[in-house]
Amino acid sequence: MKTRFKIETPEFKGPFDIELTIGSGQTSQPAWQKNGKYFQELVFVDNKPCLVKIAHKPNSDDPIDIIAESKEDIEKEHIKARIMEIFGLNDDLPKLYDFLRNDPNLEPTIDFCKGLRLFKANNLFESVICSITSAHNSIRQWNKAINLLKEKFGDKYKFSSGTFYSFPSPQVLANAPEHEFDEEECGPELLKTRASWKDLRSCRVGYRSKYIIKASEMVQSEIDLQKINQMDYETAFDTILKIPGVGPKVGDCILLYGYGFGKAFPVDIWISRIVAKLYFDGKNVSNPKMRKFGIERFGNYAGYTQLYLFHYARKSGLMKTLKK
DNA sequence: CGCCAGGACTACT
DNA sequence: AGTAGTCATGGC
Repeated sequence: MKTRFKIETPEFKGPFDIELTIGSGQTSQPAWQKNGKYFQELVFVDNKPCLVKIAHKPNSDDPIDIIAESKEDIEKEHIKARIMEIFGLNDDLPKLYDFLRNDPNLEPTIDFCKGLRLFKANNLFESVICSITSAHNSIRQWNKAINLLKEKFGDKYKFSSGTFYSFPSPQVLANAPEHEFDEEECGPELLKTRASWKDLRSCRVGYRSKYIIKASEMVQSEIDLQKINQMDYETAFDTILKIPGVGPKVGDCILLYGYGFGKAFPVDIWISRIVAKLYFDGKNVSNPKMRKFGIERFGNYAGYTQLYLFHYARKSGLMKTLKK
């Protein structure tokens, strides 16, 4: 079936900039593929594969334009609900902006990030592996690596506008070879020509391949990702940190983008720099203290505050001066 | 060549 | 509880 429908502006509150949201480097899932004015990706609705195309004139009153394509019939309302969830369209941005305006340090981020929303994960496991792979990696390289993982280990789905791959299951990644062939065995030339070998290292995840395998094993046994949904934030944090490759920053990313814990405040190098400048007079503050500060000061808006500060710090040019 | 990328882990005090 | 060294890989 192929359906086309719209999400009208009264159905979501405040501005929406889809290109900014998709391209802001949120580690829930790679950026959606751009095709003309549409962004497109394979999404699972009611466990059925569905190609979603979405377009919207940034920060306008125009409705959001959506085309959905699937073999099996899927209820339109279910597709809409998934899209609303993935792009944070249930979040009340005017209310967030009222909150940000209350703090002179945060007020400048509003105009700069207008329409930026949380970009939520397609599934919990994907958010775990995506966030693990993002650690000590560039956003570009991280995007490439995840797309390689999907191509080599995911399931293939063909649609009229292209071929897409699902994110691989924990079973598949747990059994993926780490490095079937290395340079010592077959030499650099053969390694190049055989770039499609199905091992994790060929996905360019580097030393994180060990974490990916162990994490995939763990979510099949001792850790039930679904169960974390019902935990309070701090218990969820302690639980997710048991997964190898998941430290405080990655854990908070999973809790924010995967589970939607609004309190999560991922502290990375950029947040550390800008929060130190804005709230600690430029002094060095440890990451745990920084995290505690964010949670206590920003409460349920901590996640969005972090998102806005992160984007502001990176793109405004403000940080060049103090990037010692 | 060296340095950095939305850090985590290990091995130390 | 806090602190250096190390970890693949690619871009600049």
